[in-house]
Parts: sequence; C-alpha cells; structure tokens
Amino acid sequence: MSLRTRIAIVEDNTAVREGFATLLNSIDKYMVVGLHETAEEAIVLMEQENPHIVLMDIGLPGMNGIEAIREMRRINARCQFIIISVHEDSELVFQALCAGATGYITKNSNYMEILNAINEVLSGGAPMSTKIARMVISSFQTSTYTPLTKREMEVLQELARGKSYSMIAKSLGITNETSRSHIKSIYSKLEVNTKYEALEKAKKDKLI
Amino acid sequence: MSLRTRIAIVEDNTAVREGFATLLNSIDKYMVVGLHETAEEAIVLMEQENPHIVLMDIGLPGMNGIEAIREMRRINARCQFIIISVHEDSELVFQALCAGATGYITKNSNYMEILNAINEVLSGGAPMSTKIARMVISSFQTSTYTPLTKREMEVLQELARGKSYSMIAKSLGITNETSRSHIKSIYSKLEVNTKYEALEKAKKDKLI
DNA sequence: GGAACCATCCCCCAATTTGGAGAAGCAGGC
DNA sequence: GCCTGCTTCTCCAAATTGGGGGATGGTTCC
Repeated sequence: MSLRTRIAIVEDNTAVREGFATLLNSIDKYMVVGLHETAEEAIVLMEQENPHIVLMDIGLPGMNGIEAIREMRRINARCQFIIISVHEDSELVFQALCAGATGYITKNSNYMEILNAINEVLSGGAPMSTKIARMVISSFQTSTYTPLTKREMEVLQELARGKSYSMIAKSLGITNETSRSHIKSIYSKLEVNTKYEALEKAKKDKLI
Repeated sequence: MSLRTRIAIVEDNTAVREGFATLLNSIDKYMVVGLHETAEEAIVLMEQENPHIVLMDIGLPGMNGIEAIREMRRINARCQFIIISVHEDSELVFQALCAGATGYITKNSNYMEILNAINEVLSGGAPMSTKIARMVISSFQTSTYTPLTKREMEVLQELARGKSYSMIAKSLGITNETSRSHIKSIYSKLEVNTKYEALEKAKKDKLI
C-alpha cells in the first residue's frame, strides 16, 4: 500500500526504538521504513527511505537530534519531525522546534499519546505540552517595560529591520538629523556606542 | 481572601460574560473583579481592579482585544491574558499571542476546559490547540531552500544582526574584502542593491 | 583536461552612513 | 516660573557602503 504513512525512527535506546516500531507496524496505515541508532546513519539513508515522518531522539551519541533535523530537512523539506525527549519540558525541546521539529512526545508516552502525536502532525497540528507552548510564545513576546520613548521605540524598530538613518527619517516623516538624534538618544539610554550593540542590547532586553 | 486569583472578563456578549462570571465566582479560589463590555472600559479600570488574569474577547466593538492586550500589558506587566475566541483556529488568535496573550479558550468551551485553561496559565503553561501551536512555530522556522552558499548564509545571518562588513569579517575570521565580496554576491543572487533590501527579501523568503 | 562554482583576497572610487558634540523649541510637572 | 524630558535640527571627521574591476587556489562534475 503506497498510501501508508512512512515513518523512520532515530533512537539509540534499543527497547524504545523497537517498542515504537512494533507499535507502529501493528497499525495498517503506518509503515516503519527505517530504524536507526545514530543520526549519521539516518541522514545517509534519508533519501532512500523517504519518510513522511521521523521520530527523532534528541540525546543521541555523535550528532544530536537538533543538528540532525537541520540536515535532514535540507534533504527532504516535506518530511516532518517529532521529537522523542526524556524530559517533559526542556530547553532542548524548544531548540528542536526552532530547528524545524513540529512536535514532541516523551519516551514513556503510552500508545495513545504516540499515535495522537503522529495523527496531529499529519493533520497540520503541532503537539506539545502547554509549558513548551509557553516557552515558544515567550520567545517572541516583547517586554512591556522600556527606557525609551515612543518615538525612540519606533526608530529602534526600523533600525532592527536594517534601515539607515535616512530611510528611517523618510518612513517617520522627519529629517535625517532628527532620526540620528533619536538614535544617539537610544545609544545613550541603552549605554552602547554602535548600532550593533544597540540591537544586541535591545534583543537581550526584549525591547524588539 | 487575598489569596484568591483575581479575574477580569472583557466580553460584549452578555450571556457569555455572565456565564463565565457565574462559573468562576462559584469556585472558592477565584474572584471576578471586573466585568466589561468594552476594552476601553477595562483599560481605565485595570489599575483599580488589579486582575491576575484577564479573559479577553477578540471581536469587541470599538478597540479590539489584541490592541487592548497591548495597552493593558503596559499598565500591568504581570497580568496574564487568555483569549476568548469564537473560531477555534484563526489568524487573530495568533496575532493575540504575539501581542502578549498566553493562551485561549473558545466561547462554547465547557466548564472543565475553561478552568483547565486558567489553571494552566497560572502554573506557567500556555493552553492552545495543536493547530495554533503549529502556526506559532511555523512563524519562526526558516526555509530549507536557499540560493545562497553556506558561507553566504553565514554572512547574511550576521548582517541580519546588524553587523558591519568589518565586524562580519572579524567574526568569520576573514578579511574585510572577503566579507564584502560575499555581500556583493548575496545582493546579486537576491537581486537587490542595498543591505535593507537584502534583509527584507531574506525575511520574505524565510532565509532568516 | 576543462568548465563552473566556491571561498578567499586585492585594487580603485564616490556617496552615504555613522558617532560625537551641541543647541533650540515646546510640552508637562512641581 | 523653572526644570526636565521629548522632539526637532546643525556641523564635523571617520568609517561604511555599493559598484567597478581582477586574481588565487580549491572543489566537483562531466
């Protein structure tokens, strides 16, 4: 049946790997097309196995799962990755999502949880705990506190997009000199001396 | 009991508003401190009511819920916002999360779902459907395809952080001329002529 | 072996940007 | 009224930028 969902598993723990494989193979619509102990092995066979979904352990010997996802996404952009993590809510899971994973399950997930995660990914969802979801949205929510004025914040935002002072002046409807003046005021308040430093500080303080 | 969680509700539909209030007031650890039909009203009373959590409708008459969250976060940065949305998975919910909401429920959620959402927010989670979660992570995942070489991508990433060509040269361990050479090549491939245009194009194409 | 990239470096030039220092007009707060 | 802070503007010297070239090794592919 070519309609089966092709699944590859990358997991160094044999019990977990075989357990997942047995479960998935017992279900008609799934087909395990690859079982790998290392990321390196999975990468070379990626093209040949052509999985729709890869269950990827993060803590692998050699190349870790995060770097592996980056590599494998380059080989097949349509493939989707589900993290297999030991810890429920780790920073690593968050990093894996940034690298291109679309969800995750834990090693001791029960059958239903595993199958649910796969089904949700297939139907366009991204299964994750609410704690992970919070980490994700926190990462792009900005702070409410700022030492800068409203105008300076506007200038800073334009600066962050890579605009020069004259482009900022044009978009804000002020003269070049004024936009430069705001920039200098920003530097002073953020205690920096260059554009790069200002942007680094602003990102660190979640102003942008 | 000052230990009760103070909750404000902003919702123009009377039935929904009163229904939520009745439910929450029936529970000992919650206390409804504000019931508002409009965002404007909620904003002026924000400081006085001092809620821990605000249940915020998105589709309000006058100021919408998204703008309201932005305003109210400025008044009380510690307050947390839960969206009340009609549609399960809309673009608006995503925008609200960007504006600072930490989760959402639907108008026809049952009691358990509402209480679960509040509890999860209080315990550091961000309740949302897996579809919304997918929208969120998709927004910061980058494309796997790029017309640029590996080195050019590195240069582009540094450029995006606001570095000058000499700073890029230093961090990549090459001469200024080489980094400028890469930049020129990037411009040529992206068909642009300035740093700003290159960054716009790169963002649009999800290269960065 | 040759073609086609890639990454690295070098030169020249003019226009623009940048950072630093200083200052004027205008509002709001006490 | 005075002071502070915000927005606005001016001059200068140094650095960056974008646009022309061109050169060297190193691949990878045919």
